[in-house]
Amino acid sequence: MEQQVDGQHGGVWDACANSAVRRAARRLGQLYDDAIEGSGLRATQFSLLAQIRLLGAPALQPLASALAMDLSALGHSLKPLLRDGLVTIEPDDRDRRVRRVSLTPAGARRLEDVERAWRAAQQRFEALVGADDAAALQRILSKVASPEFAAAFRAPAPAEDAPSE
Amino acid sequence: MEQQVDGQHGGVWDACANSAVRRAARRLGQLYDDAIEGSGLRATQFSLLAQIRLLGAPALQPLASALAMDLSALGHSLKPLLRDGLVTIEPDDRDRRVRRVSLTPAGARRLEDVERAWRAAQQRFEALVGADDAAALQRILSKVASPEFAAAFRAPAPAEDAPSE
DNA sequence: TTGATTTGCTGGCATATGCCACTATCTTGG
DNA sequence: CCAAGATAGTGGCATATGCCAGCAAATCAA
Repeated sequence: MEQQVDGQHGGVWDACANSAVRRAARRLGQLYDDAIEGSGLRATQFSLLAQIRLLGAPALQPLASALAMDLSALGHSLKPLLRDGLVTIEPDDRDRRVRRVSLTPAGARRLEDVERAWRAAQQRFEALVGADDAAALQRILSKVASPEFAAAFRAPAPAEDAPSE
Repeated sequence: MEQQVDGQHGGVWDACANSAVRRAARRLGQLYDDAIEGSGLRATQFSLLAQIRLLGAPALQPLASALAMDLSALGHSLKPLLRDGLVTIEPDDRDRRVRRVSLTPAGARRLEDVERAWRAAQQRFEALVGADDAAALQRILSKVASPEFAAAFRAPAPAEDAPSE
């Protein structure tokens, strides 16, 4: 029954990768936010802290790249975390343009705490979508989010003979 | 080489479905926005207009549900489109609480124009990720974004015998 | 060395999203 | 019909993101 999704305009809704990914992102945001509710962190902030921990004390630019995020967007997103004392930003000694982000002890602690709730949510996710689909999703999204994908997407249709020059 | 992603904290980055989907969403947002650049629409607005056209003249709540979006978020997102005269909101005759959104002639025209650029981007996307993966992605994301998935995710671990009661 | 260019960030403005409180309507049980 | 509860939206506040215009530091060219 579902709303005649096939008149003559169904193509956009059921084919647009961007729409589909964003829709899923909104849904997962709700679910994961609920899962770690009360921890004082949003799911997005959790991801951000985890990435910072993973990279050590990254400069903003590399961190933004790792997250496929705009530099200034990253800067904005860090503000609540700075305000709450979960991360610090300090200038690099060698290059004074560079500012490095790192977890404070409180940030590291918070991250570990929330990680338990996250793990439960993640297991719930995998159980529901199935191990195979979960793995496939990771693989495909990882490909899509990669810088190589972006470069290829933007490339002006590489000629099959001499793309150089 | 890629940044030792396997120390002892790699689990979050390479397993979190929410992080992965959001990262991909940011990337695709950039790519699709670029693809329809100059049309006067963002990719998100394009999706929104397409969904409105698909549903006819939906009330806000059903439209929000179809997009897995919060009702108030939808309201906010509609404002720029209202301001630019691409959609109108009018009260329902039967139920005066209900307000229905519909495309204006300008909105319908704009949508059709942008659709060409969108189609090119979508084809580019499918060519790059491959038809199989593109289909798998749609299928999995569609499952994840469904209301059933959310309900199951939130369900308090359904007992295998008598979930009723 | 010094001006031109590049690189790394910050800030301002705008959209994208979500939660909560509140208002306006329906709906329903008395 | 009226009060209680459910439903549909709006507005305020906060985070999430992105673009663009600076600003500062490093690098390069002459």
